[in-house]
Amino acid sequence: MSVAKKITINDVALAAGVSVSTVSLVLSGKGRISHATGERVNEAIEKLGFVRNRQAVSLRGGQSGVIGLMVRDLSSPFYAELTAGLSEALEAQGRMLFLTQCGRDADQSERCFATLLSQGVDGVIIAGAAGEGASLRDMAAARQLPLLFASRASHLDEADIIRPDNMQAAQLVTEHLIRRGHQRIAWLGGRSSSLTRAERLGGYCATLLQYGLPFHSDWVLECEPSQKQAAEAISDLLRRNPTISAVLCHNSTVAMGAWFGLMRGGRQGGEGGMESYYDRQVALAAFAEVPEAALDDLPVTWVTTPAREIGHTLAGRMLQRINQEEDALRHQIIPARLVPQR
Amino acid sequence: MSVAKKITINDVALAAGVSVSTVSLVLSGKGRISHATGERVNEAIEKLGFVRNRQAVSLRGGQSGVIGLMVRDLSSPFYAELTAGLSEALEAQGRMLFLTQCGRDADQSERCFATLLSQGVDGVIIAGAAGEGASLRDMAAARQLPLLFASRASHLDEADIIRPDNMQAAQLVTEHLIRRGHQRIAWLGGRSSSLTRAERLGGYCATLLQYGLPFHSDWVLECEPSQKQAAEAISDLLRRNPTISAVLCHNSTVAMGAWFGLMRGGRQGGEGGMESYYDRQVALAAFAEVPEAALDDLPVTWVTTPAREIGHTLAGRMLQRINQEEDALRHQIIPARLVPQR
DNA sequence: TTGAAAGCGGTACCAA
DNA sequence: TTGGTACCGCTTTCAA
Repeated sequence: MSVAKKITINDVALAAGVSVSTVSLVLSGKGRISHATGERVNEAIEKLGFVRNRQAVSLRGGQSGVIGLMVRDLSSPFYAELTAGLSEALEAQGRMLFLTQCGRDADQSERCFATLLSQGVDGVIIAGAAGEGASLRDMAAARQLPLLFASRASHLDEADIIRPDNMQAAQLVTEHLIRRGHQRIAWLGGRSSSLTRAERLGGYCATLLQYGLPFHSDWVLECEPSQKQAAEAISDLLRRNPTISAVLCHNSTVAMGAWFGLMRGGRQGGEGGMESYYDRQVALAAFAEVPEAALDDLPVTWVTTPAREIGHTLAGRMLQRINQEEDALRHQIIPARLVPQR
Repeated sequence: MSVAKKITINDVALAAGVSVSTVSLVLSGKGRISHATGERVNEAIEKLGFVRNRQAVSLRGGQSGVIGLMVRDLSSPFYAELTAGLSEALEAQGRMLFLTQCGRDADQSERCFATLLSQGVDGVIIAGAAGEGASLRDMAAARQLPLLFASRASHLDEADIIRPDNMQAAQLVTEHLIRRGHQRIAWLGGRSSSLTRAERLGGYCATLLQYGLPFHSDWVLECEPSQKQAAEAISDLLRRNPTISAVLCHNSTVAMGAWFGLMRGGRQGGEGGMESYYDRQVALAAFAEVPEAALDDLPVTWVTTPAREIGHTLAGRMLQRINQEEDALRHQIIPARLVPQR
């Protein structure tokens, strides 16, 4: 053996003493082939270590078994988790994932999309690249290519989109705090340009009003995802507004920073352990990007956006679209789950 | 327009009034074609929105421009970051990534590998699936397919592998602690079955000995990645061994838990802020999966394994292998970086 | 400088 | 129940 000879159906046909058509039929399990022949073909396949060439299949007009994913940034925990879930579910369908990172640049996105097309994907999923959705949606429609959007916030009508229910998440956690007796609830974290944050703020605000509680816009603070900045921000906030009894944090980093801030800013001396400051005065709740079993020592109530579940849902929806089971576009919204502080 | 007509070189040839061969030559920039013809062809390509079918190219014997990645679990920050870096660098090469998650199961791995083969990848990268390396290595060799391993720990000779220098990382951070005057340094975290941990422990231990410091095996504690468990573990440890002045943590979760443990177990009352317990008594250092700018409020010295850089290196090495620039197998070890406590 | 045609590895129609 | 064969879109000699 010198040059790696790739095994084709011709080799299999030869070894099994049948024609290529027969091998093809056995492979796809279509035409009725006699048991004996089937056996022989499968033996030959086994013996030769044949693997079917999907490119040839796809070229001939079949499915490639590949879904293209355009994700803004894989190193973000939310999108990593979503991608993991998607890949998991697709593999269960016998499909695979083609991965591209497309930043936030429109040109870049179009190039990614073209590359995916050239690879013959059966469908495309866009995770997070909100901006240029419309143009990509039209390109996909022109080619009759199933296109799904997965996003952290809603945008772009006329598209098949699956996303977390940010408003419900915020309502859920705000209501939880209220039920625990908190009347003065502040917000910490996120940038004002974030759509996700805007939707969450909507749910938070609406819930306050619903319970007849005050909404103070100066209780809503922006904050970078930095523990240090969060710690400073919460200290400032509580110094200026000592009556605030709960703080809702935009993400886990901010929540941790807030916790540090509470502890340091808390009492020096006084009775009880360090947690008492929290117990008696300020409760923390926070949105979590992923279910963080590891963060089990923080006195925080979490509300998590099920990124992995969104991935699974995307895979299922893509299957429908590919099989043309349901062509109508629709919005699918995945609810959040509450993990009360233990 | 009804059914999406895909544009092929035939259409382009027709529109430009030339033959398909000419179009092909223009596309690949090979044979000498007249400027005028080139212009017309490019115009036609532009006008029709032609995108070249890579499957056909690959079928004909060319490269597919796709690299297969088998990763154990994408939702682990280390592998997510590695994948992000890899994808980034590959895209700069005009290549793409085929993603599979292959758990730790050998069967599953072989199936993933076969799927990648059937898609006509130009090369395969295995990230973390240590176990079945040998059999996959042989299958790749038989097909003359470039195969790279990326791993958190060393294993499997006779393979092209790129990995972090766990021993050096541990030496680096241990030496740092010693230089800061610590003589009694404990270890917290990780499972004893972890190869990464074993290599790090080697570096830690070697450095202690090198400086003539004592190594106590009962100062090395296992711990799950849970803040709560880490907090309890460090409290126990320090209660039994009050002379320990620094603790090296296996990951950031353990580091955070340890910090909570220190604060709670610290003094109740006494002079100074809460940090004084740390300042005067116990220093923390920890391995970080990714550069965590967000964890900037912990008094911890970090040593980070550059996962993204490993991704970049993989892309570069794969390019070499594909171009046959260097066929010799080799180990490439990426050093860690120290981020001293601010 | 350009065109005609064979073939990559399958699939599927039409005969046998 | 099987076999022969024309494609799928592109590359690549070989001729013109």
